[in-house]
Amino acid sequence: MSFGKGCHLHLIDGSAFIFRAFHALPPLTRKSDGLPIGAVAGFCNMIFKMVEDNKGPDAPTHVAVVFDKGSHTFRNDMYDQYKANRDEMPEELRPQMPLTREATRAFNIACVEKEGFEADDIIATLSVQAREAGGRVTIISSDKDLMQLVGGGVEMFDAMKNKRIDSDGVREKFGVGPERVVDVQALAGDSVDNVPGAPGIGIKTAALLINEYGDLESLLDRAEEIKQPKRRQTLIDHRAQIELSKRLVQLDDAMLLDFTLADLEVKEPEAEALLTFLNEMEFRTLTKRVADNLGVEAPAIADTNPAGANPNEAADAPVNLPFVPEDYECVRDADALKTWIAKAHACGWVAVDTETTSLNEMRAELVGISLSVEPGQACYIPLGHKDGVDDLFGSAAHADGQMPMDDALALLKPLLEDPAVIKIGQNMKYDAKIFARNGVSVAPIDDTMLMSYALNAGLHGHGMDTLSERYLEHTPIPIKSLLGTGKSAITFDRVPVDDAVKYAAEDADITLRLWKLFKPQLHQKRVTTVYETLERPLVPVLAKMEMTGIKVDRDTLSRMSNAFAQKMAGLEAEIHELAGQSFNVGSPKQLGEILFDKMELPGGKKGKTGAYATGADVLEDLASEGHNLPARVLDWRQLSKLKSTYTDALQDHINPDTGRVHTSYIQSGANTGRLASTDPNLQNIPVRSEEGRRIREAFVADEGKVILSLDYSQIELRILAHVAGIESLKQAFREGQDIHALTASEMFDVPLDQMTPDIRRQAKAINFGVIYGISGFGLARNLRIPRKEAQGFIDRYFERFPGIKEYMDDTVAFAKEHGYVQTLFGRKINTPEIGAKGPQAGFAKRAAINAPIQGTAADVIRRAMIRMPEAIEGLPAKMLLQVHDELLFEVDADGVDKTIDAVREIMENASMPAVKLDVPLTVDAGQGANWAEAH
DNA sequence: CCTGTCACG
DNA sequence: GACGTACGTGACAGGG
Repeated sequence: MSFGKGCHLHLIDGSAFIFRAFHALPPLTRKSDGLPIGAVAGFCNMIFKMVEDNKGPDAPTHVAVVFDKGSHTFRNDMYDQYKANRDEMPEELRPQMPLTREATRAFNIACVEKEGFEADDIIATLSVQAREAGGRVTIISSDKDLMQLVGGGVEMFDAMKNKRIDSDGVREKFGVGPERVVDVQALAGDSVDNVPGAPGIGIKTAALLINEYGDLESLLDRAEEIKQPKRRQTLIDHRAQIELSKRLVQLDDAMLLDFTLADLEVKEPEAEALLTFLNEMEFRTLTKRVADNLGVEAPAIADTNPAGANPNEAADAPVNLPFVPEDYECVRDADALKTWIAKAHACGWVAVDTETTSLNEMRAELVGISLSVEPGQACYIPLGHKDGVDDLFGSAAHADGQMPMDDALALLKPLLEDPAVIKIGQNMKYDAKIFARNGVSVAPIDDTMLMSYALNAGLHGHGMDTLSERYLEHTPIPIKSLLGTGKSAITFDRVPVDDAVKYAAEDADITLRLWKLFKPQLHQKRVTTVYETLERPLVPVLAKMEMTGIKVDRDTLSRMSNAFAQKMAGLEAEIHELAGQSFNVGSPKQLGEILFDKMELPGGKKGKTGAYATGADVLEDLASEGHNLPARVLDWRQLSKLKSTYTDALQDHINPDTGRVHTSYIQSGANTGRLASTDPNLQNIPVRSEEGRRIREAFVADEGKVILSLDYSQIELRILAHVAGIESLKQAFREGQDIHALTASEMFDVPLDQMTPDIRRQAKAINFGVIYGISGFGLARNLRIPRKEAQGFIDRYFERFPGIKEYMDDTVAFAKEHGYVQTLFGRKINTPEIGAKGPQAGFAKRAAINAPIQGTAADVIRRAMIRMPEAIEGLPAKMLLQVHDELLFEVDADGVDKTIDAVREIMENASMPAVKLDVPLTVDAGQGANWAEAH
């Protein structure tokens, strides 16, 4: 049937359907193979509903589902920033895209897309064709970009709100008729699509202007006439940008299409084709409903994996199944291994755990691998176990009954790298690094430790033992029972294979059970996005940084150690002299007795253990009263710290194979979302004292390279200004002012040009105090001023910045109501102590105030790090370290400038597009032969 | 193994 | 009115 008068065309915005279905539904997977299928399921349900709902007298005669195709369109040629702030398509959604096309065809509905065009353009073209042919059109979408098409028989239908949108509806939304919608959009811009528009002008103002001047062109030509000076200047200054915006929002309604409206005629679905498709997708309910509707028998769902369990069906998650170590299998040959690999392929997931000779990931040797695909069933593949007693050289014979490691890895590699099979681990970064060192790059992954962290940060730890006891009510076999402790501890390769099977397979079993438990909880607790955008993608980034390591010059450290030792010996002699006796300067107990019992100095206070307090603050007070001994002890302590923790200890961390130091980041260590660094901790290398800072000279660039450091300037204060909505602070950051000086000026009524360093210093302390949940006591101690005075400062601060007080009170109230606080990116930090009575209450409050600020800053740099590999791809640069607000790189000397540009771009825009901050984030860069020069 | 101390953001 | 307080970490040494 050709299309003409009396015909009614339905155009369905397919891409919008898909995204809505994807985000509205939990991450369903196909039971037989684990293929993610949630968006397809939602899409099919929506299509089916559309078909059912439109069978009345107003039924469409023609229908098409229209999709976007390709990420690059003609609009990107006009403006390279178009839609540039869109996030990557989620990993789980990608494989579902072609299936939605198949689904459309299965419903016997025309499926329309064209490379280089957006669905909106096709919808525009078809709408115009239909209107010219004298027919009616209903566009099923709520996308405001399509509102320009309404009128002359074209209407929209918002399937979410079940609401038709006609010209009046458009006028309601845009304040102008459909024919002027593009003019309003051109002025207002669109942050979702990154259309710039005119800065400072939103829909309201835009409509006002267009209504006054008739259309955009007249408005721009007569811009001089606008009364408001700011508005006038904006329009004059940004004319080109506004005109570009109009071209971006204007839909192409004259595309060349290789089909006609007649081809879109409504057809009855063919029962067999449709049911076959739905059956293949394993949509039980929908298959049945469609079959009923078509009046045919529903085909039986082919269950290719009757034993497999869908993690999304709670009843199928047998977390309470008993643990039976005897059921675990020891895999000793290729055939047995192939059976397990086939099982993993069949269900689409596999829990993996590695056993090694050491906890040092860069030195650990692989000893065995365990796998599990189903609760209660797991295997262990021994590969590097030794047998018998050591010979003279401390080595023993390779144990029998193990398949060659290379053979096992060759068989496992395709599975571990298969994009269709999710590899599940508890702290997968560890296993991924072990595999990487054996030539296998494990992907895609899930990590139960990180799931627990996203779900329950602040409630408990996230180690396997904790999680198993808490959620599975099962205490895993302690590793100590196999390895022993202390000097007599053995390495895992010396554990008898039979014992290893029970221990190692159990770990994989536990991991799988936890995964089945946590996966649906991520959605229920609304932390899927946190897990998928801030946790999971960071794993390979950290793994790579850790494996790269940073070059540390042993001679520099060694020379410093010697110098420190000499100075310490001198100080020690002096201290003993002053004390009139010899004692252990490093013992707080002995020192306390010398100071307060023997010398009878004032201020001796005993703590809960009965020992005198001898902290730096105590010693400083004594020193300021002219006592020499405590002053010398302070000097000695500083050197002792530098020597033992840094110049001595760091040397032991230099990897003999790489000559570099490889820290390990703990992703779930800090409740706020910050990383922690261990073995060694490279996030607390000295910088505040001149003597300490020199330790950074030992962190060097390789020959021909440069160390590059980029750090966020005042990121936490900027975030505070944003979340508390303090206009004066936001303005100051926008204008690049000295924020501490400004605070001081506001508080103490001192003009900026008369600011003294001391007043500024006090304001700075207050600014930091605010971030920490300020208290009079804390500020007093920090500034060494009377407590009353400190409280006076705070009162005045809150007077001048009432928004800050409001933010703090609101945050505490939120924590009390919900039991958690949140970062701007949705990370939840639980605050179980917030309702406590007594001294903990104060702690909990301040922690609750601090967590969203510290946590948001942590999220920002995480986002930057996740985007970094792509941003510096092709540049001769490697990311080495993260220190909370700083990233360290090692770059070829001739690539420095380009790297700074690329990294700064990513860091400064890291919050986008998820969060648009009201303040700019700025990044300072430094470079040099070593970390001291670069910082 | 716990406590005190001190290094960082 | 007294009490005890800045937020988040990790490493080391001493001492039981």
